[in-house]
Amino acid sequence: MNARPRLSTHEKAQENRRQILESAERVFARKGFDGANMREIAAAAGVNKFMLYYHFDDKQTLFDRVLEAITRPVFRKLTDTIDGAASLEEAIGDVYDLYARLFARNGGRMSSFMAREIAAGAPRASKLFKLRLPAIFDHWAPKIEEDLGHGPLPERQLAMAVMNIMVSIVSRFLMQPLLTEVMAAQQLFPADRHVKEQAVQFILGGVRASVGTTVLTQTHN
Amino acid sequence: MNARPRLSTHEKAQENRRQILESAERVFARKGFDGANMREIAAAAGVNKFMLYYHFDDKQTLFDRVLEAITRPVFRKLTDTIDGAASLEEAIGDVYDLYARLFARNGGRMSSFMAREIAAGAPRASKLFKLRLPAIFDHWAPKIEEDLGHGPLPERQLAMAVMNIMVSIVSRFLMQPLLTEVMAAQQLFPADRHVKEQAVQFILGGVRASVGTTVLTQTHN
DNA sequence: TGACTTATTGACCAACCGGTCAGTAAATTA
DNA sequence: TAATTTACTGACCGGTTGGTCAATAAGTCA
Repeated sequence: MNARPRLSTHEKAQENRRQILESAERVFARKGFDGANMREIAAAAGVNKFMLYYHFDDKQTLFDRVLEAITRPVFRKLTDTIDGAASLEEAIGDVYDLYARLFARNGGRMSSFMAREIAAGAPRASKLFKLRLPAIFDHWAPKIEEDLGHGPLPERQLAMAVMNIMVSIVSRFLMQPLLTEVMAAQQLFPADRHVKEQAVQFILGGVRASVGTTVLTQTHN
Repeated sequence: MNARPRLSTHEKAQENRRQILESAERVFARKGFDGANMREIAAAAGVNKFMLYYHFDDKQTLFDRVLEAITRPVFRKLTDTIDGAASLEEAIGDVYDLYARLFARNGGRMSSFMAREIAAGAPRASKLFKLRLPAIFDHWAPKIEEDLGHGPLPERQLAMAVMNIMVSIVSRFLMQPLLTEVMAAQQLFPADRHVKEQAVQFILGGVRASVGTTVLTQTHN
């Protein structure tokens, strides 16, 4: 009666907190920051509206915590995924799968969530990204240099290659709402194995072509 | 005095209508659909708020008309741009420039506008895109087949290639808010000539690699 | 000139929004 | 048991929102 009692209520409170974050993620994903409504989030979480303000300062803070909870595990897994791959091709494929799982959350509405972040000028996400970017570069660099076999590459070349890889992967899922609507006739879904394989080959071929040529043709400047 | 008089007032009304559309574009680009506010749009256009409802049914309709006014000229120019290019490489570069100009509108805030559209599940944009997509395919197809020199390609192969090209170009500008924030240290701006050239080579190399390999390895299925 | 249509205004409304507050029940502590 | 802290509730508030309306000024037409 002295280890438990303090936790029982505190645990229930933490459970409520988690449930608020969960329902907030759903509502923000569906309606965006401005479109989302604190009453709806509270109702979906099954708690009183004031509980949102009890656990989080305000709407903005709640949004920030949701974004953090979503992106943190992805960042953590990203570098491990790159390192664990045997080649650049495998790394691209594995990171593709990582983002496929991320964007499958909330019935595929994660795209909306991320797109809205970007639409807002990414004031919140950019802080998180900037923090992790150097690490991401360092983990891609050896895979790229190994694949091209040209030895060490200039930093700017590597930066462009990494940007190309990451943007190519993320943008496919980001634009999925538009693509599935528009390309429904062609049945090109990122989850399709052939679509994935083709995307990986596209990115790999793009890196090889762009880094190769720019290294050669851009000796001046 | 019999051709003019009826128009003078009508012309002024149309001028007001145009001004409303213009200021609506700015406000929607900056704040999104939910974040935008009819009073602010009216004030920026220098007219009474009711004028927005006089010329357009409601907020949603006004938004639709703005989106239409932005995207229509781009679609019109897109096919001409592709046709006018001497090669696939040139076509990619020219379309890149076309979208660079589009996204430069409103002080670079068009990215936000488009990102928000996608975030909303692209219910409005997808109608416009679907309508024009067949034409876009038809214009890219000969450029791609000519570049690869393998003769006619299966429709699915072409569809994937076109999707890769368009997504690669658009996503660069779409994600610009995030990229400029995150990659500020690397100074990679789409307007930069070298960044453009590298992007073109990336896309061109990607198309060549992905269409080539999938044609060869995917004889079964 | 006088009836009629078009373009425009300022005032107004009900609904909704984010956020706050006094009060309370239960658990913890002394 | 009495005091205190924690978790929580329902009612409430000022401000803002999209949207409407009666009134009107100006131009058009008979």
